[in-house]
Amino acid sequence: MAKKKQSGEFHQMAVATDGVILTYDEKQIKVLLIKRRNAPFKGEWALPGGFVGNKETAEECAQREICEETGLKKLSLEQLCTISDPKRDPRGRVLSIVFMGFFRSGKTGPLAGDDATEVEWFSIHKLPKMAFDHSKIIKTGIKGLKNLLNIEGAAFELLAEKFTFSQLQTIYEEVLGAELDKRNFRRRFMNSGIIMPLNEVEKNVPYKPGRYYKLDRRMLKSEPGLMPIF
Amino acid sequence: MAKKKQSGEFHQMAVATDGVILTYDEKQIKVLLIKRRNAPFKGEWALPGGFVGNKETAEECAQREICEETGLKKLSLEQLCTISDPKRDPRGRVLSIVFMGFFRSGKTGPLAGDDATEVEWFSIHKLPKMAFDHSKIIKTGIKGLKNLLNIEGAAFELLAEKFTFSQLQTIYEEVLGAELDKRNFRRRFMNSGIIMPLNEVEKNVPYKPGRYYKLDRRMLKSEPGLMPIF
DNA sequence: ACAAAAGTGTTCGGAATACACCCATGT
DNA sequence: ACATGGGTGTATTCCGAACACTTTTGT
Repeated sequence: MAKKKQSGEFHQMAVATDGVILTYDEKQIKVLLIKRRNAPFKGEWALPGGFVGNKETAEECAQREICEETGLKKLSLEQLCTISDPKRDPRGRVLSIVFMGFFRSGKTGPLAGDDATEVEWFSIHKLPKMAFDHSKIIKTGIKGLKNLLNIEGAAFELLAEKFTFSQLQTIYEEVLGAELDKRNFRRRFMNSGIIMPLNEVEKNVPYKPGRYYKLDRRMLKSEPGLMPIF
Repeated sequence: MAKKKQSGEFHQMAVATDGVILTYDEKQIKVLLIKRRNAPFKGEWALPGGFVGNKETAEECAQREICEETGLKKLSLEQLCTISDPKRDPRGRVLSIVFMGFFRSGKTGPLAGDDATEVEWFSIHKLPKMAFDHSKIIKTGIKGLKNLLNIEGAAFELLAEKFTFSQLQTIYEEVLGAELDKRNFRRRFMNSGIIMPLNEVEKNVPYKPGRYYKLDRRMLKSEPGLMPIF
C-alpha cells in the first residue's frame, strides 16, 4: 500500500505573494519595483510582496504588502500564477503566489512605504537587474497582457478615468509591439460603443489638443471583475 | 517601524494540489473524480490531488498524485489558480494549487489507483455532490475552457490524435453552450490549415462514415507548451 | 425502406486593412 | 513660421453568418 497521507507527513512551507503592478505613464507601460532593505538580495530591485499571514488570503496579503511597501491601496489585482520551484529562494522553501495589478495612470500617489523603502516605476523595456526570479515573473506577466487586450475593457485598467485616443492606442502598441493605424484604431472603438467622448480637451499641449474620452462600462459585455488572465 | 519579517514570523502552511482532468468521451466533456477513502469528506467525490512534498514542484506533485490515484501518467497540465481561503479545509490551513489537465480521448487506460480507489469520469453537466470547494473549482475551470478555445489548437488536447469533424465541433458546442453551423465550422478549420485529412474513415457506424483528420502542429502559431489559461 | 449523420456552395453584410492630407496649438 | 501630434474618408478585401439538400452507411 502506497504512502498514506497522515498528519506529520504534511510538509509545511512558507508562502509569499509578489505583485506585478503596472501602470501607463509617459507613453510607456511601467512596473513598480522596490529596493530590498534586507538579505537576501539586499539592495537589489524586487517586486513588492511578502509572507502570507495566518488568517489572510493570498490576495489580502498582496494588498497589505503592496500598501506597506509602496503606499498604493486597493489596487485591482488578478492572480497570475504560483511558483513552486523548491530552490527559488535561498532562505529555504518559499512558495510564491504572483498577482498582477493595475494602477490607473494619473492618480500617482505618494509612492513611499511606511519605512521609506525606495520605490520606483520602471519601463518594462528597461528593467534593472532583479532579485530572485523576479525578472522572469515580469516577462511572464507581460506576455499575459497581450491576451488581456483581447478582453474588452482590460486596457482601461491602466488608464486614468479620462484619456485621449492616442493614450489608448499607445497602450495597444506597447503591448502588441506593433504600430497601428490611427484611423482604423479610432473607428474600431467608436463602432464598439464602449467609449464615449467628453466635452473636454487637453490643455497646454504644443499641438492640436486631443479630446478626452471615458469608458462606458454599461457597454462592456463581460463584467470587469471577472478578468481572466491568460 | 512596521513589522519586520524575520524568521519565526513566517507562517508555514500545508500546500496541496488539485487536478481538474478533462477528456472528451461519448460526445461529452468529462471530468475525472475520485471517491475519498479518508476523512474529511470520506466517501464523497473529489478532485484527485494531495500534499506537495519537500522537494517537488507543484506540478510534479500534481502528476504524482494523479498517477497514484487514477493511474494516468504524464498528462499535459496547466496551472489554473491557487486557492488560499484560510477556512477551506476543516483540517486547518491548506493552500491548494489547482491544475487543469487534458486527457486524450480514446487511449482510456486502466483508471484505477494503486489502492483501488474508486475513480470515475463525470459529464460536466451532471456532477455529483463534492468534497471541499471542488464544485466551485470545476466551474471556474470550465469557464476558463471558453477562453482556451480561442487559443489555436487548445481543443485538440482533448481529442485523440485522429478525430472527425463532428467530434471537434461537439467540443466547441459543449464548451460554448451553443450550436454551430456545420458548413461554416468546417470551412473555418479547413482555411486555417491547422488540420489535415487522413486517408481513413470511421468504421462500423450506421451512417455515412466520417473522415479522420489530424492536427498539423507545424501550422500552429503559438507553441503548444505555452498554453495560456485565462 | 429507413434512420442517422456526413458532406457540400452561395449570398450577404460587417469588419479589418491600406492609404494621405489638413487642422489646431504652443513656441 | 514651424514643429507636433490630432483628426478625418474611401475603396478593397476578408471573414463570419445564414441557409437546405444529397450521400453513404448499417439495420
